[in-house]
Amino acid sequence: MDTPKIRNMEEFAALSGISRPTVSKYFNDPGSVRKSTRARIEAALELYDFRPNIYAMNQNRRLTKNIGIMVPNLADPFFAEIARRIEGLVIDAGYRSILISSHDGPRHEVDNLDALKSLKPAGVLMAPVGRASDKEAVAAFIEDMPTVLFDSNIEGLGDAFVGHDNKQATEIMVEYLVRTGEPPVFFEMRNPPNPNAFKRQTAYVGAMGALGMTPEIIRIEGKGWDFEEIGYREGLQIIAGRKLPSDTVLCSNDRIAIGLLAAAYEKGWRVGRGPGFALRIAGHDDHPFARFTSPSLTTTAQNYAEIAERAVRKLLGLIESGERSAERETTLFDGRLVMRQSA
Amino acid sequence: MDTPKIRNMEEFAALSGISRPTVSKYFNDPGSVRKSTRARIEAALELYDFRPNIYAMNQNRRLTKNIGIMVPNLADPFFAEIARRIEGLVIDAGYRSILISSHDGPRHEVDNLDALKSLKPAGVLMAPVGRASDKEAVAAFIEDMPTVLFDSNIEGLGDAFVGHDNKQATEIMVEYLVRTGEPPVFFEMRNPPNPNAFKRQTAYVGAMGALGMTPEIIRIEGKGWDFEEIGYREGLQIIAGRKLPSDTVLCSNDRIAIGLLAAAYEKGWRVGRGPGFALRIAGHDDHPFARFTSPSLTTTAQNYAEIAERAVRKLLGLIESGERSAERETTLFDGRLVMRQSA
DNA sequence: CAAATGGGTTTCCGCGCGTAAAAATTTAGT
DNA sequence: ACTAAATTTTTACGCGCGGAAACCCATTTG
Repeated sequence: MDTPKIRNMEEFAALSGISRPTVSKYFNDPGSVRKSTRARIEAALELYDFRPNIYAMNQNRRLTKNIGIMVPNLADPFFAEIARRIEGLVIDAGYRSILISSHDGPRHEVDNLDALKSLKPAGVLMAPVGRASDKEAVAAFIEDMPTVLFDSNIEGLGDAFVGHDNKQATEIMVEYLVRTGEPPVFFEMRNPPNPNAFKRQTAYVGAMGALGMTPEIIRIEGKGWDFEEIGYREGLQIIAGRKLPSDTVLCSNDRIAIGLLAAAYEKGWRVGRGPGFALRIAGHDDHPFARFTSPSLTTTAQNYAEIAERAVRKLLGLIESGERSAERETTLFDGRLVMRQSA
Repeated sequence: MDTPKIRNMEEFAALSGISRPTVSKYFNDPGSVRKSTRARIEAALELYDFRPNIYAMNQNRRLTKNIGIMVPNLADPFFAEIARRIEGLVIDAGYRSILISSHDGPRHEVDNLDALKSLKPAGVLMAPVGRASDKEAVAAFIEDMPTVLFDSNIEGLGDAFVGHDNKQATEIMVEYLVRTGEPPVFFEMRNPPNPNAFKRQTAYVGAMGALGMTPEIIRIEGKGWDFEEIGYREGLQIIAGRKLPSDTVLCSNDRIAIGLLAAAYEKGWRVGRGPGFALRIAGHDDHPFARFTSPSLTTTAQNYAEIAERAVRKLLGLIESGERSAERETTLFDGRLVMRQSA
């Protein structure tokens, strides 16, 4: 095509024979211009294929069509997956998404918030890094910005929280494990970076109590977010030391479970339920790869779809109504028991 | 803090007692202003914590400090990992990064390119979606933008390509497998979306020939990017049908291998080398989770670190010299044999 | 002590677009 | 066909900043 390169809306407007402000209106809402002019603009669009510079647009808009999505770490497939879903919903709703990862660090989290601010997003969907989050900084940012938290709750922050019912999800798993074999021990980091881990642990203790069993927690060492590595390393030790008070291990999350699975395999412990198996291992989350471990991982699934949809809907509701909700709303979705081969 | 909220550089400059242009200079390069004024600005910075609006900055800069990073799919841990490394290097070099995922679709790829254009990045690091890429659109975009491709090469596109030596890497694996057991069959999708798969296949055929063996390729069905699922599903069939001409399977990549591993486990085939094992499975890439499969996956590792570093260095070189290299440079890094338990 | 700096300040323009207000035009309604 | 309503055009300004030009000033230099 030897069509001239369009540099800005001015040029495009000239070429399409429509005034720039009208073209601007068109791009903000094609329905807001008369059908005939819309047709003319769209005809010109075919010829010259121009798109307004989004960052110049956002500079003046009262309300941009940008939505920030922030997750602790995109290298964690769990977050990659939920971010992918959220991004899809956001785009379908006619917004653009900006996806950023905090690389598991509160410093990045604050930096990201700053970068987001320049983008003037209409709202933000954020999964906080967790306990390490700089709550003050996050709060200051969120103050004048519709924000929905997901995955990891920071009490009082944001207009709403949408997440997974760690308590219920843990309970159904404990109930299942108790019903079908030895009562589980809970396998968890001593200092988990994510607050969900605490909820799961508490739920485990409660559920065991309710069933008349004594809870037992194996607290493993390890810092940071390399959960597979930590689960593996500590798993090797536990297995070698035969420190397991039960043949059933409930891991705080699937990534730790994947590490433990690897350790068990390496030590020749057969993992699975029924006779002939030395160990049952269960996880939590239904990590995208939990289906493909050997054996496949029994776990309680988070309701990715609902969480993503509710979070997005809530945020869009806030944005489009223009109101910040008076009360902070918390929504939890039930987990679902996914019985596979490992427990 | 009851410090007044700063709305723009003008206000900040006034409060710090320095003229706005000088403040602007400071933010572009703190070293470009006198030490005493730098100190004054930084003192004010402590008090009022102002940061220039990046998107307003980029609007006028000849050369922004933005670098776009584009990968086919962030939900693939391989890309998440390499993107993470690249992002780190870019930030360390004093640039900002914008990370976007093409969600495995050429349409998104083009959209992303458009979004990037508005950001006026100083350069782009891009792993194309692969065979499906809209080469024309990509080429048109890249024309006036320093661009380094990685992972997946599109001949003639961009100023440079930095990648993995699929040929060498496949050869060392074939050599290893032939030396230590039955010659491998190659396990690959019939229509792989990624061009690297072809290179690996060709290299496999060549390597087998060089060793005096007959290559055998199992072409599996399956579309899209759910490699684990495809490897698993087709693996089940192959195993059930006992269609394997060898006890050694070289998979085109680790994700397919992970699927096959799961299938083999489910069918009760012990995977590993030596007596008592029914199957050897090897992968390619050294996917972040290859260490934690059961058994752990023998594979040839891509040199993530070098690839990331060279790609970033090359791009920064282009940017900072201001020249587009006359010749397109292609750099391949050797793969490394990672012997684990699966083969 | 005059000339040559390096760095600062003022002033002004531009980036690509949103948006508001008034004027001009088109369309709908009867 | 005539008026009211709906759109579009004109005009003009602003967003938050980069960058260039002219000018000013306190230090170095010889």
